[in-house]
Amino acid sequence: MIDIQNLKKHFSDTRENLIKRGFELDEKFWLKAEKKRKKVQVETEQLQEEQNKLAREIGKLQKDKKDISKVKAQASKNSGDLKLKKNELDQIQLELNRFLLTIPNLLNKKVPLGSSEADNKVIKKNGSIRNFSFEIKDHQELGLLSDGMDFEAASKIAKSRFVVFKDSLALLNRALINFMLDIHTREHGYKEIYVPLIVNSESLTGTGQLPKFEEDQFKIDDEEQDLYLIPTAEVPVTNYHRNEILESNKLPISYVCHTPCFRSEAGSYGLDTKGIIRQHQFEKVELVRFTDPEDSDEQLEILTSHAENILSLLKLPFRKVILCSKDIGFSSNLTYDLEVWLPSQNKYREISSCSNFRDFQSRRMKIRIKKNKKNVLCHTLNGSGLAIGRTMAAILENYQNEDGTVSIPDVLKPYMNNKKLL
RNA sequence: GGAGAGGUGGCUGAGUGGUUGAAAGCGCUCCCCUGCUAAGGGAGUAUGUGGUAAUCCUGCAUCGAGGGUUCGAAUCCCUCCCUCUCCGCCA
Repeated sequence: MIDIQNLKKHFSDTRENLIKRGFELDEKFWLKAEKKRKKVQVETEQLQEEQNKLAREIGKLQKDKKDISKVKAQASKNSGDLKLKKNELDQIQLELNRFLLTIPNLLNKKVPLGSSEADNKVIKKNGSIRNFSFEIKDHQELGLLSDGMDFEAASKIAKSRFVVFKDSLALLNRALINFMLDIHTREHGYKEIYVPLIVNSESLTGTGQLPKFEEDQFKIDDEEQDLYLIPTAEVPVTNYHRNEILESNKLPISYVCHTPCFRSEAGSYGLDTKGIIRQHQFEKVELVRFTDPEDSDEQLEILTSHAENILSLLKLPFRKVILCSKDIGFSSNLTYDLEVWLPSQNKYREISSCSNFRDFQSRRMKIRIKKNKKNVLCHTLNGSGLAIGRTMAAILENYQNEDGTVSIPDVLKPYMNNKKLL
Protein backbone atom coordinates (compact mmCIF):
# COMPACT_ATOMS: atom_id res chain seq x y z
CA MET A 1 0.00 0.00 0.00
CA ILE A 2 1.29 3.44 -0.79
CA ASP A 3 1.55 6.13 1.87
CA ILE A 4 -1.79 7.90 2.30
CA GLN A 5 -0.19 11.03 3.72
CA ASN A 6 2.02 11.17 0.68
CA LEU A 7 -0.97 10.68 -1.57
CA LYS A 8 -2.71 13.57 0.13
CA LYS A 9 0.23 15.90 -0.19
CA HIS A 10 1.54 14.92 -3.60
CA PHE A 11 -1.40 13.61 -5.54
CA SER A 12 -0.31 14.71 -8.99
CA ASP A 13 3.25 13.42 -8.55
CA THR A 14 1.82 10.10 -7.50
CA ARG A 15 -0.55 10.02 -10.43
CA GLU A 16 2.25 10.79 -12.88
CA ASN A 17 4.42 8.08 -11.40
CA LEU A 18 1.69 5.46 -11.64
CA ILE A 19 0.67 6.45 -15.13
CA LYS A 20 4.00 4.99 -16.31
CA ARG A 21 2.67 1.62 -15.25
CA GLY A 22 -0.52 2.25 -17.10
CA PHE A 23 -2.37 2.73 -13.85
CA GLU A 24 -4.84 5.58 -13.67
CA LEU A 25 -5.53 7.02 -10.27
CA ASP A 26 -9.18 7.88 -9.91
CA GLU A 27 -8.85 11.44 -8.71
CA LYS A 28 -12.57 12.10 -8.54
CA PHE A 29 -13.19 9.15 -6.31
CA TRP A 30 -10.21 9.90 -4.13
CA LEU A 31 -11.07 13.54 -3.50
CA LYS A 32 -14.68 12.78 -2.82
CA ALA A 33 -14.06 9.77 -0.64
CA GLU A 34 -11.28 11.37 1.37
CA LYS A 35 -13.31 14.49 1.98
CA LYS A 36 -16.22 12.42 3.12
CA ARG A 37 -14.04 10.25 5.30
CA LYS A 38 -12.67 13.25 7.10
CA LYS A 39 -16.07 14.76 7.69
CA VAL A 40 -17.70 11.55 8.84
CA GLN A 41 -14.77 10.47 10.97
CA VAL A 42 -14.66 13.76 12.84
CA GLU A 43 -18.39 13.65 13.40
CA THR A 44 -18.26 10.06 14.58
CA GLU A 45 -15.49 10.74 17.03
CA GLN A 46 -17.28 13.77 18.39
CA LEU A 47 -20.38 11.71 18.99
CA GLN A 48 -18.27 9.04 20.62
CA GLU A 49 -16.65 11.59 22.88
CA GLU A 50 -20.06 12.86 23.89
CA GLN A 51 -21.23 9.34 24.51
CA ASN A 52 -18.25 8.57 26.71
CA LYS A 53 -18.91 11.68 28.76
CA LEU A 54 -22.58 10.87 29.25
CA ALA A 55 -21.83 7.32 30.25
CA ARG A 56 -19.35 8.50 32.85
CA GLU A 57 -21.83 11.00 34.15
CA ILE A 58 -24.45 8.32 34.62
CA GLY A 59 -21.95 6.30 36.56
CA LYS A 60 -21.28 9.19 38.90
CA LEU A 61 -24.92 10.09 39.37
CA GLN A 62 -25.74 6.50 40.17
CA LYS A 63 -23.00 6.34 42.75
CA ASP A 64 -24.41 9.44 44.45
CA LYS A 65 -27.92 7.96 44.24
CA LYS A 66 -29.14 10.80 42.08
CA ASP A 67 -31.68 10.76 39.30
CA ILE A 68 -30.27 9.51 36.01
CA SER A 69 -33.35 9.39 33.82
CA LYS A 70 -32.71 12.71 32.09
CA VAL A 71 -29.08 12.00 31.22
CA LYS A 72 -29.95 8.49 30.25
CA ALA A 73 -32.55 9.65 27.77
CA GLN A 74 -29.97 11.92 26.21
CA ALA A 75 -27.42 9.11 26.11
CA SER A 76 -29.91 6.78 24.45
CA LYS A 77 -30.59 9.24 21.71
CA ASN A 78 -26.91 9.98 21.24
CA SER A 79 -26.16 6.28 21.14
CA GLY A 80 -28.54 5.84 18.22
CA ASP A 81 -27.00 8.71 16.30
CA LEU A 82 -23.56 7.32 16.96
CA LYS A 83 -24.47 3.93 15.63
CA LEU A 84 -25.74 5.39 12.38
CA LYS A 85 -22.66 7.54 11.99
CA LYS A 86 -20.40 4.61 12.69
CA ASN A 87 -22.06 2.60 9.96
CA GLU A 88 -21.53 5.42 7.56
CA LEU A 89 -17.87 5.65 8.56
CA ASP A 90 -17.34 1.92 8.19
CA GLN A 91 -18.79 2.06 4.72
CA ILE A 92 -16.57 4.88 3.52
CA GLN A 93 -13.48 3.38 5.10
CA LEU A 94 -14.19 0.08 3.43
CA GLU A 95 -14.42 1.80 0.07
CA LEU A 96 -11.28 3.82 0.65
CA ASN A 97 -9.41 0.75 1.76
CA ARG A 98 -10.42 -1.18 -1.30
CA PHE A 99 -9.27 1.74 -3.41
CA LEU A 100 -5.90 1.93 -1.66
CA LEU A 101 -5.29 -1.81 -1.79
CA THR A 102 -5.58 -1.83 -5.56
CA ILE A 103 -3.05 0.95 -6.14
CA PRO A 104 0.32 -0.46 -7.21
CA ASN A 105 3.62 0.64 -5.73
CA LEU A 106 5.36 3.79 -6.89
CA LEU A 107 8.15 3.25 -9.38
CA ASN A 108 11.78 3.88 -8.63
CA LYS A 109 13.54 6.54 -10.72
CA LYS A 110 15.70 3.81 -12.23
CA VAL A 111 12.72 2.05 -13.80
CA PRO A 112 12.80 2.63 -17.55
CA LEU A 113 9.63 3.69 -19.28
CA GLY A 114 8.33 0.92 -21.49
CA SER A 115 5.34 -0.87 -22.85
CA SER A 116 6.46 -4.50 -22.75
CA GLU A 117 9.15 -6.95 -21.83
CA ALA A 118 11.07 -5.70 -24.86
CA ASP A 119 11.69 -2.41 -23.12
CA ASN A 120 13.48 -3.90 -20.15
CA LYS A 121 16.93 -2.43 -19.82
CA VAL A 122 19.88 -4.81 -20.03
CA ILE A 123 22.53 -3.72 -17.57
CA LYS A 124 24.85 -6.70 -17.42
CA LYS A 125 25.85 -9.84 -19.27
CA ASN A 126 27.75 -12.67 -17.72
CA GLY A 127 29.30 -15.89 -19.01
CA SER A 128 29.85 -16.85 -22.60
CA ILE A 129 27.30 -18.44 -24.83
CA ARG A 130 28.46 -21.80 -26.07
CA ASN A 131 28.82 -22.52 -29.74
CA PHE A 132 27.42 -25.91 -30.49
CA SER A 133 29.00 -27.95 -33.25
CA PHE A 134 25.97 -30.18 -33.51
CA GLU A 135 22.22 -29.88 -33.73
CA ILE A 136 20.99 -29.08 -30.26
CA LYS A 137 17.97 -30.45 -28.46
CA ASP A 138 15.68 -28.56 -26.14
CA HIS A 139 15.41 -29.52 -22.49
CA GLN A 140 12.21 -31.46 -22.99
CA GLU A 141 13.75 -33.70 -25.64
CA LEU A 142 16.78 -34.21 -23.43
CA GLY A 143 14.57 -35.00 -20.45
CA LEU A 144 12.52 -37.52 -22.40
CA LEU A 145 15.62 -39.06 -23.94
CA SER A 146 17.07 -39.84 -20.52
CA ASP A 147 13.65 -41.00 -19.34
CA GLY A 148 13.86 -38.43 -16.57
CA MET A 149 10.71 -36.47 -17.42
CA ASP A 150 7.19 -37.73 -17.87
CA PHE A 151 4.53 -35.24 -18.89
CA GLU A 152 1.86 -37.76 -19.79
CA ALA A 153 1.97 -39.37 -16.40
CA ALA A 154 1.76 -35.94 -14.78
CA SER A 155 -1.33 -34.96 -16.71
CA LYS A 156 -2.92 -38.29 -15.89
CA ILE A 157 -2.22 -37.74 -12.20
CA ALA A 158 -3.19 -34.08 -12.20
CA LYS A 159 -3.53 -32.16 -15.46
CA SER A 160 -1.42 -30.44 -18.05
CA ARG A 161 1.43 -28.16 -16.97
CA PHE A 162 2.68 -30.65 -14.43
CA VAL A 163 5.67 -32.94 -14.70
CA VAL A 164 7.04 -36.10 -13.15
CA PHE A 165 10.81 -36.28 -12.64
CA LYS A 166 12.51 -39.63 -12.43
CA ASP A 167 15.93 -41.03 -11.67
CA SER A 168 18.72 -38.63 -12.48
CA LEU A 169 16.42 -35.67 -13.01
CA ALA A 170 14.64 -36.27 -9.72
CA LEU A 171 18.09 -36.33 -8.20
CA LEU A 172 19.12 -33.20 -10.07
CA ASN A 173 16.03 -31.46 -8.77
CA ARG A 174 17.01 -32.33 -5.23
CA ALA A 175 20.65 -31.52 -5.86
CA LEU A 176 19.86 -28.03 -7.08
CA ILE A 177 17.72 -27.31 -4.05
CA ASN A 178 20.40 -28.47 -1.65
CA PHE A 179 23.19 -26.75 -3.53
CA MET A 180 21.39 -23.40 -3.46
CA LEU A 181 20.36 -23.68 0.16
CA ASP A 182 23.91 -24.55 1.12
CA ILE A 183 25.46 -21.62 -0.72
CA HIS A 184 22.97 -19.11 0.65
CA THR A 185 23.22 -20.31 4.23
CA ARG A 186 26.98 -20.96 4.30
CA GLU A 187 28.32 -18.23 2.08
CA HIS A 188 25.66 -15.54 1.94
CA GLY A 189 24.58 -15.54 5.56
CA TYR A 190 20.92 -16.46 5.20
CA LYS A 191 18.93 -18.24 7.84
CA GLU A 192 17.07 -21.24 6.47
CA ILE A 193 13.37 -21.32 7.22
CA TYR A 194 10.62 -23.81 6.53
CA VAL A 195 7.06 -22.57 6.27
CA PRO A 196 3.46 -23.57 5.52
CA LEU A 197 2.69 -24.04 1.85
CA ILE A 198 -0.89 -23.02 2.44
CA VAL A 199 -1.67 -19.48 3.54
CA ASN A 200 -4.72 -17.41 4.41
CA SER A 201 -5.99 -14.37 2.53
CA GLU A 202 -4.51 -11.96 5.06
CA SER A 203 -1.04 -13.18 4.18
CA LEU A 204 -1.68 -12.85 0.46
CA THR A 205 -3.03 -9.36 1.01
CA GLY A 206 0.09 -8.50 2.99
CA THR A 207 2.46 -9.22 0.14
CA GLY A 208 0.12 -7.82 -2.52
CA GLN A 209 -1.24 -10.86 -4.37
CA LEU A 210 -4.69 -10.03 -3.05
CA PRO A 211 -7.13 -8.49 -3.64
CA LYS A 212 -6.09 -7.86 -7.23
CA PHE A 213 -4.70 -11.19 -8.37
CA GLU A 214 -7.12 -13.69 -6.96
CA GLU A 215 -7.42 -15.51 -10.27
CA ASP A 216 -3.70 -16.30 -10.34
CA GLN A 217 -3.93 -18.23 -7.08
CA PHE A 218 -4.79 -21.82 -6.38
CA LYS A 219 -7.55 -21.52 -3.86
CA ILE A 220 -8.54 -24.32 -1.54
CA ASP A 221 -12.08 -25.10 -2.60
CA ASP A 222 -13.76 -24.84 0.75
CA GLU A 223 -15.95 -21.88 1.52
CA GLU A 224 -15.14 -21.98 5.19
CA GLN A 225 -11.41 -22.18 4.79
CA ASP A 226 -10.07 -18.99 3.18
CA LEU A 227 -6.85 -20.77 2.25
CA TYR A 228 -4.61 -20.77 -0.80
CA LEU A 229 -1.60 -22.69 -2.08
CA ILE A 230 1.40 -20.39 -2.06
CA PRO A 231 2.45 -18.86 -5.39
CA THR A 232 5.90 -18.20 -3.92
CA ALA A 233 7.68 -18.57 -0.59
CA GLU A 234 7.68 -14.78 -0.46
CA VAL A 235 4.16 -14.94 0.95
CA PRO A 236 4.68 -17.08 4.06
CA VAL A 237 8.23 -15.90 4.69
CA THR A 238 7.50 -12.18 4.52
CA ASN A 239 4.34 -12.62 6.56
CA TYR A 240 6.41 -14.37 9.19
CA HIS A 241 7.01 -10.94 10.70
CA ARG A 242 3.56 -9.51 10.08
CA ASN A 243 2.36 -7.22 12.88
CA GLU A 244 5.76 -7.12 14.51
CA ILE A 245 8.18 -4.46 15.59
CA LEU A 246 11.65 -5.72 14.73
CA GLU A 247 14.75 -4.89 16.71
CA SER A 248 16.74 -2.51 14.57
CA ASN A 249 20.08 -3.89 15.72
CA LYS A 250 19.16 -7.26 14.22
CA LEU A 251 18.68 -5.89 10.71
CA PRO A 252 19.01 -6.85 8.01
CA ILE A 253 17.13 -10.07 8.63
CA SER A 254 17.58 -12.51 5.80
CA TYR A 255 15.88 -15.80 5.13
CA VAL A 256 16.33 -18.46 2.53
CA CYS A 257 13.46 -20.82 1.98
CA HIS A 258 12.82 -23.66 -0.40
CA THR A 259 9.20 -24.40 -1.28
CA PRO A 260 7.15 -25.66 -4.14
CA CYS A 261 5.16 -22.84 -5.73
CA PHE A 262 1.69 -23.11 -7.22
CA ARG A 263 0.32 -20.87 -9.91
CA SER A 264 -2.91 -21.13 -11.84
CA GLU A 265 -1.29 -19.59 -14.93
CA ALA A 266 -4.65 -18.21 -15.89
CA GLY A 267 -4.30 -16.35 -19.14
CA SER A 268 -1.10 -18.03 -20.26
CA TYR A 269 -2.69 -20.41 -22.75
CA GLY A 270 -0.32 -21.17 -25.53
CA LEU A 271 2.66 -19.73 -23.69
CA ASP A 272 5.60 -22.06 -23.06
CA THR A 273 3.45 -25.13 -23.52
CA LYS A 274 6.51 -27.23 -24.12
CA GLY A 275 8.84 -28.31 -21.36
CA ILE A 276 9.09 -27.21 -17.77
CA ILE A 277 9.42 -23.46 -18.17
CA ARG A 278 5.87 -22.69 -17.13
CA GLN A 279 4.24 -25.16 -14.79
CA HIS A 280 1.45 -25.07 -12.24
CA GLN A 281 3.87 -26.44 -9.68
CA PHE A 282 7.57 -25.74 -9.46
CA GLU A 283 10.32 -25.63 -6.89
CA LYS A 284 12.02 -22.42 -5.91
CA VAL A 285 14.63 -21.28 -3.44
CA GLU A 286 13.63 -17.85 -2.28
CA LEU A 287 15.63 -15.08 -0.62
CA VAL A 288 13.80 -12.60 1.61
CA ARG A 289 15.25 -9.62 3.44
CA PHE A 290 13.90 -7.15 5.98
CA THR A 291 15.94 -3.96 6.15
CA ASP A 292 16.22 -0.47 7.51
CA PRO A 293 14.58 1.94 5.02
CA GLU A 294 17.90 3.65 4.47
CA ASP A 295 19.66 0.46 3.47
CA SER A 296 17.23 -1.10 1.05
CA ASP A 297 18.80 0.24 -2.16
CA GLU A 298 22.10 -1.33 -1.24
CA GLN A 299 20.37 -4.44 0.05
CA LEU A 300 18.75 -5.04 -3.32
CA GLU A 301 22.17 -5.04 -4.95
CA ILE A 302 23.43 -7.49 -2.35
CA LEU A 303 20.45 -9.78 -2.69
CA THR A 304 20.67 -9.78 -6.46
CA SER A 305 24.37 -10.56 -6.32
CA HIS A 306 23.55 -13.65 -4.27
CA ALA A 307 21.21 -14.92 -6.97
CA GLU A 308 23.78 -14.05 -9.61
CA ASN A 309 26.39 -15.99 -7.72
CA ILE A 310 24.39 -19.20 -8.09
CA LEU A 311 24.29 -18.75 -11.85
CA SER A 312 28.00 -17.98 -11.92
CA LEU A 313 28.83 -21.05 -9.86
CA LEU A 314 26.76 -23.17 -12.24
CA LYS A 315 28.58 -21.46 -15.11
CA LEU A 316 25.33 -20.59 -16.83
CA PRO A 317 25.36 -17.55 -19.11
CA PHE A 318 22.93 -14.90 -17.98
CA ARG A 319 22.07 -11.26 -18.23
CA LYS A 320 20.60 -8.82 -15.79
CA VAL A 321 17.80 -6.45 -16.72
CA ILE A 322 15.81 -3.75 -15.01
CA LEU A 323 12.15 -4.39 -15.54
CA CYS A 324 10.44 -1.56 -17.32
CA SER A 325 7.39 0.28 -16.09
CA LYS A 326 4.89 -2.09 -17.71
CA ASP A 327 6.66 -5.33 -16.89
CA ILE A 328 7.38 -4.72 -13.22
CA GLY A 329 5.18 -6.35 -10.59
CA PHE A 330 2.34 -4.69 -8.70
CA SER A 331 4.10 -4.43 -5.34
CA SER A 332 7.59 -3.67 -6.54
CA ASN A 333 9.40 -0.36 -6.63
CA LEU A 334 12.40 -1.71 -8.52
CA THR A 335 13.00 -5.17 -9.97
CA TYR A 336 16.05 -6.79 -11.48
CA ASP A 337 15.39 -9.91 -13.48
CA LEU A 338 18.16 -12.39 -14.05
CA GLU A 339 17.70 -14.16 -17.35
CA VAL A 340 19.49 -17.37 -18.20
CA TRP A 341 20.51 -18.33 -21.71
CA LEU A 342 18.37 -21.07 -23.23
CA PRO A 343 20.09 -22.34 -26.40
CA SER A 344 16.97 -24.03 -27.83
CA GLN A 345 15.05 -20.77 -27.69
CA ASN A 346 18.06 -18.74 -28.65
CA LYS A 347 17.24 -16.23 -25.98
CA TYR A 348 17.47 -15.30 -22.35
CA ARG A 349 14.64 -16.36 -20.07
CA GLU A 350 13.77 -15.16 -16.60
CA ILE A 351 15.18 -17.35 -13.86
CA SER A 352 15.14 -14.91 -10.96
CA SER A 353 13.29 -11.76 -10.07
CA CYS A 354 14.79 -9.57 -7.36
CA SER A 355 12.68 -6.76 -6.01
CA ASN A 356 12.72 -3.95 -3.53
CA PHE A 357 9.21 -3.31 -2.26
CA ARG A 358 10.36 -0.52 0.04
CA ASP A 359 7.53 0.01 2.58
CA PHE A 360 4.72 -1.12 0.27
CA GLN A 361 4.41 -4.57 1.81
CA SER A 362 5.44 -3.60 5.32
CA ARG A 363 2.68 -1.01 5.43
CA ARG A 364 0.14 -3.69 4.56
CA MET A 365 1.69 -6.05 7.06
CA LYS A 366 2.57 -3.52 9.76
CA ILE A 367 6.17 -4.62 10.00
CA ARG A 368 8.06 -1.88 11.78
CA ILE A 369 11.38 -1.15 13.39
CA LYS A 370 12.18 1.06 16.34
CA LYS A 371 14.30 3.93 15.21
CA ASN A 372 15.20 6.85 17.46
CA LYS A 373 12.36 5.81 19.74
CA LYS A 374 9.88 5.99 16.88
CA ASN A 375 8.35 3.17 14.92
CA VAL A 376 9.00 3.26 11.23
CA LEU A 377 8.01 0.81 8.53
CA CYS A 378 10.85 -1.46 7.48
CA HIS A 379 11.63 -2.28 3.88
CA THR A 380 11.14 -5.72 2.41
CA LEU A 381 12.97 -7.32 -0.50
CA ASN A 382 13.00 -10.69 -2.12
CA GLY A 383 14.39 -12.59 -5.04
CA SER A 384 14.54 -16.07 -6.44
CA GLY A 385 17.78 -17.72 -5.77
CA LEU A 386 16.83 -19.49 -8.06
CA ALA A 387 13.82 -21.10 -9.71
CA ILE A 388 14.74 -24.78 -9.74
CA GLY A 389 12.82 -25.99 -12.79
CA ARG A 390 14.21 -23.29 -15.03
CA THR A 391 17.69 -23.89 -13.68
CA MET A 392 17.30 -27.53 -14.55
CA ALA A 393 16.17 -26.65 -18.06
CA ALA A 394 19.13 -24.32 -18.47
CA ILE A 395 21.60 -26.95 -17.30
CA LEU A 396 20.17 -29.58 -19.62
CA GLU A 397 20.36 -27.32 -22.62
CA ASN A 398 23.65 -25.60 -21.94
CA TYR A 399 25.49 -28.72 -20.80
CA GLN A 400 24.18 -31.09 -23.44
CA ASN A 401 26.45 -33.30 -25.51
CA GLU A 402 26.09 -34.49 -29.05
CA ASP A 403 24.94 -37.95 -27.98
CA GLY A 404 22.07 -36.55 -25.95
CA THR A 405 23.79 -36.95 -22.61
CA VAL A 406 24.28 -33.96 -20.35
CA SER A 407 27.40 -33.11 -18.40
CA ILE A 408 27.01 -32.19 -14.77
CA PRO A 409 28.29 -28.79 -13.61
CA ASP A 410 31.31 -29.22 -11.33
CA VAL A 411 29.69 -27.61 -8.30
CA LEU A 412 26.80 -30.07 -8.47
CA LYS A 413 28.86 -33.24 -8.69
CA PRO A 414 29.08 -33.70 -4.92
CA TYR A 415 25.30 -33.52 -4.85
CA MET A 416 24.96 -36.01 -7.72
CA ASN A 417 26.91 -38.93 -6.32
CA ASN A 418 29.92 -37.59 -8.22
CA LYS A 419 28.41 -38.62 -11.52
CA LYS A 420 29.76 -36.86 -14.61
CA LEU A 421 26.83 -37.31 -16.93
CA LEU A 422 23.08 -37.34 -16.83
C1' G B 1 -12.92 -35.47 16.37
C1' G B 2 -14.71 -35.69 22.06
C1' A B 3 -14.14 -33.48 27.32
C1' G B 4 -12.12 -29.56 30.19
C1' A B 5 -9.09 -24.97 31.08
C1' G B 6 -7.48 -20.57 29.09
C1' G B 7 -6.08 -16.21 25.64
C1' U B 8 -4.92 -8.89 29.35
C1' G B 9 0.81 -3.98 27.85
C1' G B 10 8.26 -6.29 26.36
C1' C B 11 7.48 -10.32 30.25
C1' U B 12 4.91 -12.17 34.90
C1' G B 13 0.14 -11.24 36.55
C1' A B 14 -4.55 -8.50 39.02
C1' G B 15 -9.05 -7.14 37.36
C1' U B 16 -16.77 -10.35 36.51
C1' G B 17 -20.69 -3.93 34.06
C1' G B 18 -19.06 2.75 35.64
C1' U B 19 -12.73 8.03 35.20
C1' U B 20 -9.45 0.70 33.87
C1' G B 21 -5.47 2.23 28.53
C1' A B 22 -5.78 -0.92 32.33
C1' A B 23 -3.20 -2.46 39.69
C1' A B 24 1.31 -4.75 41.19
C1' G B 25 6.01 -6.89 40.12
C1' C B 26 10.02 -7.65 36.62
C1' G B 27 12.59 -5.57 32.63
C1' C B 28 14.02 -1.05 30.09
C1' U B 29 15.19 4.60 29.79
C1' C B 30 16.47 9.14 32.26
C1' C B 31 17.61 11.76 36.81
C1' C B 32 19.21 11.97 42.11
C1' C B 33 22.14 9.76 45.92
C1' U B 34 26.33 6.69 46.83
C1' G B 35 33.89 6.27 45.85
C1' C B 36 33.68 2.24 43.53
C1' U B 37 29.91 -3.29 37.99
C1' A B 38 25.87 -3.48 45.22
C1' A B 39 21.81 -0.98 47.67
C1' G B 40 18.27 3.16 47.81
C1' G B 41 15.02 7.37 45.96
C1' G B 42 12.29 9.89 41.92
C1' A B 43 10.27 10.30 36.93
C1' G B 44 9.10 7.90 32.53
C1' U B 45 8.11 3.46 29.59
C1' A B 46 2.01 0.02 24.40
C1' U B 47 0.04 0.43 19.39
C1' G B 48 -2.83 2.60 15.63
C1' U B 49 -5.34 6.64 13.88
C1' G B 50 -7.99 11.67 13.48
C1' G B 51 -8.01 17.10 14.20
C1' U B 52 -3.02 19.64 12.47
C1' A B 53 2.52 21.27 8.56
C1' A B 54 3.88 19.82 13.68
C1' U B 55 8.35 16.87 18.22
C1' C B 56 3.89 20.36 21.63
C1' C B 57 -1.74 20.16 22.37
C1' U B 58 -5.98 17.17 22.00
C1' G B 59 -9.92 13.45 20.31
C1' C B 60 -10.97 8.32 19.12
C1' A B 61 -9.90 3.15 18.96
C1' U B 62 -7.45 -1.26 20.71
C1' C B 63 -7.45 -6.38 26.91
C1' G B 64 -7.19 -13.24 20.61
C1' A B 65 -10.85 -11.77 16.07
C1' G B 66 -15.71 -10.43 14.63
C1' G B 67 -20.75 -9.53 15.99
C1' G B 68 -24.59 -8.58 19.97
C1' U B 69 -26.87 -6.70 24.79
C1' U B 70 -26.35 -1.82 27.50
C1' C B 71 -26.41 5.07 28.65
C1' G B 72 -21.71 2.39 29.54
C1' A B 73 -18.14 -4.00 28.16
C1' A B 74 -11.39 -6.44 29.52
C1' U B 75 -15.78 -7.86 32.39
C1' C B 76 -22.44 -10.48 30.10
C1' C B 77 -24.23 -13.28 25.30
C1' C B 78 -23.15 -15.51 20.24
C1' U B 79 -19.70 -17.10 16.28
C1' C B 80 -14.81 -18.01 14.90
C1' C B 81 -9.36 -18.51 15.70
C1' C B 82 -5.46 -20.01 18.78
C1' U B 83 -2.87 -22.29 23.22
C1' C B 84 -2.69 -26.03 27.18
C1' U B 85 -4.36 -30.91 29.61
C1' C B 86 -6.83 -35.70 29.00
C1' C B 87 -9.09 -39.23 25.44
C1' G B 88 -9.47 -40.89 20.31
C1' C B 89 -7.01 -41.00 15.51
C1' C B 90 -2.62 -40.55 12.77
C1' A B 91 2.82 -39.48 9.56
